[in-house]
Amino acid sequence: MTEIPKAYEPQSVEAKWYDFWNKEGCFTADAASSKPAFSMVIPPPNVTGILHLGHVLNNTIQDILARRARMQGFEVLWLPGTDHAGIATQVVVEKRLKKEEHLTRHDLGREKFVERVWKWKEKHGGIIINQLKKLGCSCDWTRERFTMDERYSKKVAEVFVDLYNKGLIYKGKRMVNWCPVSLTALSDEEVIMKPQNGKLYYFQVEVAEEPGTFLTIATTRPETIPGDTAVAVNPKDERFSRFIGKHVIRPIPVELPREQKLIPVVGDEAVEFEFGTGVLKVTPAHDKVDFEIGKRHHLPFIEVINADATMGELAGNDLKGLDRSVARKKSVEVLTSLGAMVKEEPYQNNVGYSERADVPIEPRLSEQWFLRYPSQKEARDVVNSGELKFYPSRWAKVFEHWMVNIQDWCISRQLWWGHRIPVWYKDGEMRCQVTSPGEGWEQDHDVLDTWFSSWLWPFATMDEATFKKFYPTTVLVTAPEILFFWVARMIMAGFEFIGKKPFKDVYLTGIVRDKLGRKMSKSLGNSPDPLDLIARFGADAVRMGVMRAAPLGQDLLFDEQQVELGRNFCNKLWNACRFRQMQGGEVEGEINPALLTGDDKWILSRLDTCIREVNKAFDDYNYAEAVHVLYRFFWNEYCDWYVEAAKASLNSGDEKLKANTVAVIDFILSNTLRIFHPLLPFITEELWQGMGYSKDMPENQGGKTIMNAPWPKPFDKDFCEYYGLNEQMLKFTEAKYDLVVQGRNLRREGNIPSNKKVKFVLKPLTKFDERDLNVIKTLLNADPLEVAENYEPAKGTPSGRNALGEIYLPMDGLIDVEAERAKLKKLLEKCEVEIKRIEDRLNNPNFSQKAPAAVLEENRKRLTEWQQKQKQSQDALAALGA
RNA sequence: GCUCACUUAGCUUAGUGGAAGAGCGCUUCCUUCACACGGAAGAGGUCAGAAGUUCGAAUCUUCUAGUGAGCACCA
Repeated sequence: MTEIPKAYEPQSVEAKWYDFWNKEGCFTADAASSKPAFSMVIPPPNVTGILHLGHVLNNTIQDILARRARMQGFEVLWLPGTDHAGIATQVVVEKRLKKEEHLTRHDLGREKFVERVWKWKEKHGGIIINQLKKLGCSCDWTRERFTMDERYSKKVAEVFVDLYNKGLIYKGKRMVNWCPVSLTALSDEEVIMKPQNGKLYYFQVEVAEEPGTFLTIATTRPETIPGDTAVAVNPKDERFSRFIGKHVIRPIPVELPREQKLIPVVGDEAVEFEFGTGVLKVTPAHDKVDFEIGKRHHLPFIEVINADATMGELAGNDLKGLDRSVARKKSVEVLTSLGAMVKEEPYQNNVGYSERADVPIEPRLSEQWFLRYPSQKEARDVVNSGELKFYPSRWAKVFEHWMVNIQDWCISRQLWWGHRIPVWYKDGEMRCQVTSPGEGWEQDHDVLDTWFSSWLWPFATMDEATFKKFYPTTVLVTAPEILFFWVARMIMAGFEFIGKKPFKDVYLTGIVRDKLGRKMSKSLGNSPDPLDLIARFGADAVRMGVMRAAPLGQDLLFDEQQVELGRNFCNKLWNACRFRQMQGGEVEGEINPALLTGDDKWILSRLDTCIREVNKAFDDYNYAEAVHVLYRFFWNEYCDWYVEAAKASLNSGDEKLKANTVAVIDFILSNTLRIFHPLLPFITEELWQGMGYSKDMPENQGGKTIMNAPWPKPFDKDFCEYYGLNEQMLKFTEAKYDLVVQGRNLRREGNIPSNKKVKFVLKPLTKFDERDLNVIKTLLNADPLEVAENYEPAKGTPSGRNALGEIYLPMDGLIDVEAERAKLKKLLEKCEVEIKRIEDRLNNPNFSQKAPAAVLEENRKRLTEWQQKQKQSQDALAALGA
C-alpha cells in the first residue's frame, strides 16, 4: 500500500476485485475436487426482478456462508439463476407491447408473442444478476441457469409425464380461483385474503307452494342471483326445516317465465343458523361452498359470470354485459323495484385477491390440470424427525400445519409464457408424453404454474457430475413467504424424483420492514434502492448494515443509519490498517513470547474469544450476533484499548519491543481481515493485498486472494502456553484498564481537558513492571505518572481504587473535600447494599443447601470483593478526616 | 374462529433459573501524531400487568392486555 487515502473509498476498489475474483475462477466449483462439498442453490429471482433489500438480506447471508465455507476448506458451489416467472413476465411484456406498439398478445399470436418474451428476456432479464454481482455475491456464474433452459424444460416435461403415469396428475372440471385480469386459474397459494368493507343485502323470495309466505336471504353478492339453483337451510333449523322440498321463486332474471324461476329449498348441514337469516342462496357455479352443496343435491350449474368478470347471457336482460361490480348495484335496483329488498347493512368480510393482478378472484368452474402432491409422508417425516432442520425451528410447525391441510395443486395456467403442458390431442384421443406423437397431434394450450418448474430447482439445475458431488445441497436460505410456494414443494420433489431430501438445513430470514415496522412497498415509497445505498456507502457497508440489523428469527427493521454504521466501521478498519502501515517494519514478523506485554497477551486472548464466538454465531445462523462480536472485538477491544496501549511500546524507543508489537499487530490484523472477509469481502481483499499479507504466501494460504486464506482457528493449548496466555494475566490487564477508566473519570470530574497533560499519582498495591506503568501513563495522558507506595494524599484529592492500587489526581488549590467525601459515601452505600444482599443469600439455609457449588463459590468471591472495596473506601474516607 | 410469535433504556435489541448488557440517540469535554465516518467520561431500565412454582424468576407455569404473522372462513 503506497498512497493511503485518509478515508476508505469503496467505489474505487469494488469492481476491481469482483472482476479479479471472477476472472481467476474463484467462484467456480470443481465437481472433481477431493475437498468436502458445501452447496447451495440461490432462490432464483424473477427475470423481471429488480434487487430489493429482501434480496440483499438473503444473498448476503448466502455469500457469507459460501465465502466462509471456502476458507474452511470446502469445495463450494453456489448455483445462481433466474425464474421465468410466468404471469409476472408475461404481464410486463404485454404492457410494453401495448405502450410501444398498441398491440395485444392476441394481435401477435402465440408463437410471435413468446418470441418477443424471449427477446425481452435476453435484453433485460439479466439486470438482477448484475445487481447481485455489485453486492459481491460469489456465485458460480459458469453454472447460471434459467427455468426455461432447454435441459431444464425437458426435465419439467419428464416430471409431468412421470406424475401423470403414476396417476397423480389429472384433468378435471373443478372450482378454481380465477383471475379475471390475467384470465388464468391460480393456485390457492396465489390468492391473498383481504378484508373488505362491503354490504350484506337482505332480500325476500316467495315460497311457491305457500303464496304470501316469504323467506329472507342475506347475501353479499346479489348479482349472482341469476345463477342460484337452490335455497338451502339447515335441516335442524326448526324455523325453516318445513320448507325443505318446497320451492321459491328466484326474482332475477325478471323476464323468465314463472316455471323457470322455481328453485328448490334443500336441507344442508353446511348452513349456519346464526349467520344472516339462516337461509342461504346457492350458486353452485360461482362459489366454492355452494359448489359442494350443489354436488350433494345434484343441482344444475348455471354460469352467469364470464371469464373477464362481466355478466353473461344467462344473467338476464338487466345484468348481462355489465361488470360484476356494476351488476351488483343494478341487481339491488332490480330487487328494490320488485319490492323484494328488505334492507342492507354494512358488512366486513374477506375477499380473495389475485396476488399478481391485485383484483378480486372469481371462483369459477373450469377444466384444469391438478396434481395430488407426491411423497407427502416422506416430506413430513424428514422434517418431524429433525433430519431436515428449519431455522428458526418454529417454521417446522408452520410447514407441518400446511402439509396436514394440503389440497391438490392446480398446476395449469391459461398463459402463453411458460412450460407448455406435455399432453397431446388428436381425434378425441389424448396422450401424455414429452415430445409430440407425430403429425396432426395438437398440444394442450395451457402452460404450467411457474412453481411447477421451481420445485425441481435443487437438482434440475445440476449436470451429472455436479449432481454427484453437490446433491443434496447443504442449506437453503430463503424468505418465509415462499415456504409453501417453494420450500415445501421442493422437499416433496426431492423425495419423489431423487429419493433424497434436497437440502439439510433451511434458514428462513426475516422480512425486511422500514424503521416504523411497515412492510417495504412501492406504494409507500419506503423501499430504498440497494444500488443507491451501495453507490453511496459501499457494498460492504450495506452488507454489514443489513446483517447487523437482522435479529435471529424476527423481522428486520431497516434504517439507513445501519448502513452508515457499516460505512463508519469500514473506515475504522481502513484506518487501523493505515496506522499499522505507518509503523513500517517487516510484514508479519515472528512474535517473540519473551517480549510480549500484558496488553499483547490480552488482545491475543480476546482474538481467541472472538474467533470462538463468531464461529458459534455463524454456526447458529445468528448473523447479528456475529457482527456484534466482531464489532466489539475490533473496535472496542483492539482499537480502543490495544492500539492505544501499544503506542506506549511503539513510542518507547526500544526497537526490539517495537518490532515485536508490530508483529502482534500484524497477527491480529491478518486474522481480523480473514474473519471479516465473508461479511466485508471487498475492503478485506483490498487491505489483504495492500498490507502485503498475501505476499510470498502459497495460494491456499491466501497468496492469490484472501478468498483462499484459511479461516482463523481458535488457539490450542500449546499456543496459549507458548505465548503465556493465562487467566491471571488477563485479570491483571483488565484491572489495569479499570484503573485507567477511573483515572480518566477523575480528569473529567476535575474538568481537566483530555488533551492537557497532568500529574497522576499511582499508589500500587501490587507489582507493576515498567511497561505497565508506561501504558497507564499513555492511556491517561499523564505527565508525570508518579509511583509512590507510601503516598499520603492531601485531604480531598480525587481518587479511584481497585485491587491493583489507588490512583490520585492531585489538584493545586482546587481540592473539594466535600465532593470527594460524597463520592466515597455513595460508593460505601452501594457496598453495604450489595454486601447485605449477598450475605442474606448466603445465610439462607435453603440457598446454601440447594444452590450448586459454583454459584455458592461465585457469591463468596463477590462478597470478598465488595468487602475489600468497602475497606478501601472506608480507609480513604478516614484519610479525609471526619 | 384456530395456531404461532413478540412485549427489556427514547429507538433497535442481547440475555432459558444464580450481580439488568450492547448499538444508535442524548449530556459534557477533546481537532493529541490511524480514524471527527473520530476519542474520553457520563446520564438513562418497578424487564407489559397479575397470580403461581422456587432458597432465588427478565428467564419456568397460568391468566390478562397490547402488537404482529399464518391458517380457516359465514352466504
